[in-house]
Amino acid sequence: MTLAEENYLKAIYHLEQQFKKGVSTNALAEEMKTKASSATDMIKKLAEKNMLTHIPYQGATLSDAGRDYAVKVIRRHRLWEVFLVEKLNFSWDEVHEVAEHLEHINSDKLVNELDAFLGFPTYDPHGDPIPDKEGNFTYIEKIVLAKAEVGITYKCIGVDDTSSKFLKYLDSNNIGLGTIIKILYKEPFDNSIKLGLGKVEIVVSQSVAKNLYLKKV
Amino acid sequence: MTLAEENYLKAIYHLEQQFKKGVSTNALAEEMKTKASSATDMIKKLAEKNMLTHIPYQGATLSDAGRDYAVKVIRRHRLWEVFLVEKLNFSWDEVHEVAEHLEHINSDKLVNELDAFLGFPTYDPHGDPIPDKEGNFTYIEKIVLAKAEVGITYKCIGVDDTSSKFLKYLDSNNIGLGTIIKILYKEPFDNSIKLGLGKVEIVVSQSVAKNLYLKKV
DNA sequence: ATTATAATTTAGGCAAATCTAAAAATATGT
DNA sequence: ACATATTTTTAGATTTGCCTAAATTATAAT
Repeated sequence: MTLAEENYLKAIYHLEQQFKKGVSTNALAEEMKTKASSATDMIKKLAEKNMLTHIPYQGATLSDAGRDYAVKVIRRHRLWEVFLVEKLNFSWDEVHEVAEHLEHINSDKLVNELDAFLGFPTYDPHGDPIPDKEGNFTYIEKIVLAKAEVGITYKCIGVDDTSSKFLKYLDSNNIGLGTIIKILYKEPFDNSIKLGLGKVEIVVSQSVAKNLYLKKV
Repeated sequence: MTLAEENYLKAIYHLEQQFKKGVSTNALAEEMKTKASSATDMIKKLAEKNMLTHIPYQGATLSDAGRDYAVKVIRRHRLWEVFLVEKLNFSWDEVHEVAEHLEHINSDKLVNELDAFLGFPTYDPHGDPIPDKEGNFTYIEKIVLAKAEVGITYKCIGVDDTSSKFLKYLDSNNIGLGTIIKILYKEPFDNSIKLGLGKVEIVVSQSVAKNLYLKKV
């Protein structure tokens, strides 16, 4: 598997998870920030390698081999993110780019020793689950802040948007993984939400509310 | 700089150090395990990028920028080797291949934090010096075992051949970095050498003697 | 000095991954 | 249902890094 192939597999996997159906050429091209013709080419190549099945003009669906491979890359990515944050003092908005490179180093010994060195972590710094050696992981049901209920207290467990901008915004408002958040008020006019963070109260916009994941505590 | 460019720069740097003169196309091709025509192509490309100067049919010589870049890649390689051996339980014959990949991840933050995390090591697991942030490193004069004197006691500080075969051979004879070695006898017939390792005496062949570096203790 | 040999470069081609532009297939609106 | 719009695919070009084979330049030998 080349670097490009691995990145496409990962993108297809994410789109499959997100929309629970075959991945369209356009969606894939957009995810990969490339053109539809390039996506078509790569889909063909991955189909030949039996990583996915593809019916022209319909969607692409990962095969078991393709899904396993994608999960392997995701495992590497998330383990490296933990390493960067816990051992090398990266903040959670800095890890993504470097992890994008580290995830392509294909050595079982490297990944499994790293896993052990980190103490077999189960979640990455964005709250996403880390597959184990066999590719198993448990997905925690995430509640998006936009749909949280007034009066209930939640714990922050992840983000959707992992852009530096968004993560910096969260940092500057002292919101991170594990932060306890109480929903105080939802403003119907613009869908903004007033939160309680300990003694501090802040109001966040709808776009923030759509990108922050919580679970009940 | 692409991956291929970085690898060529490193190879040119090593050949320059080794032979103290301009690097020939053939030597470079051999080092890179490729063909002379490919080496010519890459030399041209690196010359255009001002990483080296090249006079056709004569040799290539790194520019300051080229040398700085090569040293940067070597720094990354050696730091990762330390990480793999000290933190991830790699043995010194296993690190090279993985470090070849890790060395191409270009993030100053990553490398400098790794350096700090490892406690600013100055030598890698093969005894080679690790350049600091500014690219400075001190080269210890290495005495090759083949030229060591009978009756003198030395410390093992490095190897030339970093192949898995050779390193495994050393391991199986309990020779590693820091091992104290006394030269007991040099056999003129086949240039083999009898060594004292603590209470144990072993005889090593000339090919071993040419690849093991020592310093006086 | 001239020829033989070795080293180097050039020429032309290939595969991967991308692009633009055009063609083909599918979906949509009235 | 049929024209129009959208999506997808194909065709052809480009770049990078590599190759083989041929031509060129340098070096060595007599």
